[in-house]
Amino acid sequence: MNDIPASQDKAAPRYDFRAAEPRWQAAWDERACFAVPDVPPAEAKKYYVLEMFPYPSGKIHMGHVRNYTLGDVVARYKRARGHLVMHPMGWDAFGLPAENAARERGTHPAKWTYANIANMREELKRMGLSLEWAREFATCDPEYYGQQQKLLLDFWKAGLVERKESWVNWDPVDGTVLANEQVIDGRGWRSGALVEKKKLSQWFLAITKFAPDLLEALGGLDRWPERVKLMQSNWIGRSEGARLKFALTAPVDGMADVEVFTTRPDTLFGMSFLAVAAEHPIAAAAAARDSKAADFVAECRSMGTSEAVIEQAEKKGFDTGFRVKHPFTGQEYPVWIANFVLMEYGTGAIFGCPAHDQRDLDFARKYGLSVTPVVLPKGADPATFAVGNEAFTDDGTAFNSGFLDGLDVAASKRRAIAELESLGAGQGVVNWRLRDWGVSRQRYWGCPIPFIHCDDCGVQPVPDDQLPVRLPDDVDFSKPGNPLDNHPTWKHVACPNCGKPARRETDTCDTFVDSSWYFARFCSPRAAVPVTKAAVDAWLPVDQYIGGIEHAILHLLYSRFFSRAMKETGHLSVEEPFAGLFTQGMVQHESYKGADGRWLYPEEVEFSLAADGTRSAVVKGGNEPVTIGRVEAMSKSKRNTVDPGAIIAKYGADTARWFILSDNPPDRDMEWTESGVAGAYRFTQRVFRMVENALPSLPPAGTTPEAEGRALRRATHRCIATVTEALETFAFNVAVARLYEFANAIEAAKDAPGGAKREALEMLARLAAPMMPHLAEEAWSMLRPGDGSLVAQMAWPEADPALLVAESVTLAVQVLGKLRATIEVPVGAGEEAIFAAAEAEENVQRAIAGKPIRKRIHVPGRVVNIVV
RNA sequence: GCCCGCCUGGCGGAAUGGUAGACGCAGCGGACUUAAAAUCCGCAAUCUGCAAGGAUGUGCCGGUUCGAGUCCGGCGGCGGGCACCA
Repeated sequence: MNDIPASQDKAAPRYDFRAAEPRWQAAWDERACFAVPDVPPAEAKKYYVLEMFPYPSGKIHMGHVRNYTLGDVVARYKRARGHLVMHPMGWDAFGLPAENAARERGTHPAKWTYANIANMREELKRMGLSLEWAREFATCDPEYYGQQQKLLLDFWKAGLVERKESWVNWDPVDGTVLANEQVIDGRGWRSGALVEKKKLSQWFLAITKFAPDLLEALGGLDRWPERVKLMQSNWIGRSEGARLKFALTAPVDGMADVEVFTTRPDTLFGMSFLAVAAEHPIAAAAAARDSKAADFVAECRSMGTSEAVIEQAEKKGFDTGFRVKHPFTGQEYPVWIANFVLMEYGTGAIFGCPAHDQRDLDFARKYGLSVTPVVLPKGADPATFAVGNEAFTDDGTAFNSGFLDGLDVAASKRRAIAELESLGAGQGVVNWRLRDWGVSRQRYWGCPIPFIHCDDCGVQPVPDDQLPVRLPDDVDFSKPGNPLDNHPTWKHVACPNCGKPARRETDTCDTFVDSSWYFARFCSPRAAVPVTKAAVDAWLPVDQYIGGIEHAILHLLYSRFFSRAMKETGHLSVEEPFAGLFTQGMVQHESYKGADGRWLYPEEVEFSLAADGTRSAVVKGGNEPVTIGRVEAMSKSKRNTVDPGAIIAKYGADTARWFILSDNPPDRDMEWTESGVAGAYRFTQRVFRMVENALPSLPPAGTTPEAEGRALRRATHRCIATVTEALETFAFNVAVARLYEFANAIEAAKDAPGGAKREALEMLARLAAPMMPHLAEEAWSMLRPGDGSLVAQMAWPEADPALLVAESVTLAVQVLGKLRATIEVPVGAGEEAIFAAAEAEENVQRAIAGKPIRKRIHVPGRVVNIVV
């Protein structure tokens, strides 16, 4: 199937989506179907549906189509269920790509961004989403980021904003801070220079103050996916352990000891070394004394700041020559610098027990350090137990461990901590993996952080009446470094406290800050304060939030922090921003490569099918062979993208929506296929034709369905029940399948009386409406001409329970768990009668083969199992 | 490397521990047509058998159960995240 024939076969009715879709979109607009007040009436059942807002890259992609279709189904369904539904849309508009565009094409980030927004808004409007566009904003609007600055100042007053030093990726050639994605194999993406770690003084939000609450409150999020909660829980990373000090045998630069954190104080007797991070003061001291140590520290520094890179790097170390004393035995151990010890976690120093930690073991084997097992697996012989290349990390019994011998791991930990405490060498502590949130970015296209640096008065907040701190329009991207810092005048400002010349903060916010409270701003998007209390109290929390699984940790955790911080500063009453969360899978497509290995767009490729079923492909209009590659996430670099704009223009929004919902469960990755879209298109035409063809034979609207139409009516009401259940559980692909079945059933019921048929067709339109809203309106308007009602404003249909009860059921009959027959029995048949019927089956007799029956199992409505 | 998922026909998938493969896509056969498209009817997990039927089958290995796609343990493959991409 290639193109949709526009005008063939005049005799067959054809649904003209090109005319119908804009017409129904206009009808919804005119009646303001999707508008809600900032403060809903007290009796209203509010429901806030939100999809993660898009980054305005220029065009919508299939991931957006999927995300917003899913949200729209929920919004339309909940509206029909009588809720007052808020469903807004906006733009996550700050970020790196706008600056890249400015550098590459000389377009100003604002101009580029707003042009992209204008284009994407039109594309989204063509999807027929039930959005309330009056609430739209972009995070780069000064009205938005100005309110964000107010929030930051409130957070600052509440002690939630701090300045600390932290490490960044530094490109020494470009003189810029690099994002992790801009570091490729340890080098800057533009300059190719080896990246260094550099320490900068930066702004932080004190998310760690909420760590215990962020963890505990996960338990109350009963409409969040378990895996997301688990990932957040692991990220926050509460662990119980001990902090303890190892005394240096001789002081180093005034340091008398090295403090480590461990979750395994029970393995202290198995220690073989102590290791510190390359950023640790001990490492600095070693580097100052020994050029080889300095080289090693420099090597670690060139690894960048990404944890993934650090942990995957080959484990390397350097023996500083310093030595520490064991707190229990007084024995001495070497102090190493190790590239796998993270300065940000614990104290930046560990003690190594190779027998019971895999990384320590790898390290010890590499450098020939001792490996002493101190936890004995159950049933192992202490005389012969040895650790090979696999550390033993399970529970067991302490041995080789002095006063800990004989204890299990948990008891041994407690005993070791007690001993450390009584010696004054350490104490039991709770440690968190979660770090404070560094929000400083040395970039132009972000929300300016509203502080002023004065040499006399220190850091001063920008006074409220000087907000928003606007980005300057005239910026120069040709010089290296932060354009705000380079700007000739922008940063020069009088100190608000003493009036002397001072400097504006030139760091801007991490864009995650922008997206951490937009859900609240939507409730009163034009307010002259960050949020109006009445609006957020009425609408929050978001009842259903929908977005990609890639945001499972950072964005969602930051938003949860923000709502807590906004509560503490009096802006919100809720702690949790999102009561319900649904995470969708990615949209994927086959990828294609030409003979020379270049990536090809799907529309450049022509396919053919061989007799044996193998597909092959050539470049369109020629015979250059094409390699059909893997199905993988759509990406520009692999050119395996499909432009939703083109699909909607060709097939219509309903087709695109229907296909994207039908293909697979929404939380799984889906594959976009052209043939699947064509199938969805055929179904839209089929529904239209069914209604069109039936119209002459239908009785007037409101006719009571006839008793003799019972079979079709049962199908109708079963469809209402099953589609409703599927929509409630996000099983949209199942809802689609039920509607296909129902359409098949209607067509099969050719002889059904008119009233039953009318009911069936009306329900088909109404049940499909959340998924293909335009066609539903079109069909409804044909079935109810002159009625003037919109499906978008109608209540959801209710199934008649009397039509749902079955009269008989089919039971599977198994012998020894293997299916041998099926029997049809009346509902409520007695168990003895059922067994008799089952055993009467010829096939069942053959399987029993005269053996004595040991047991009969009957699961009503399901199965009979005969055990012989 | 660490954390978290996923894996069912040619393909996407369905299936409260109870008839595996609903529904769709692709395919095949037929009707209609001068022909094609569109549409309609039918077939279809694999192997075996004329058929009735039988055997096998939900990534792999093992376990629990009358019964496992589903629960448990181990392994493999693929994907998401790892704090400056959004």
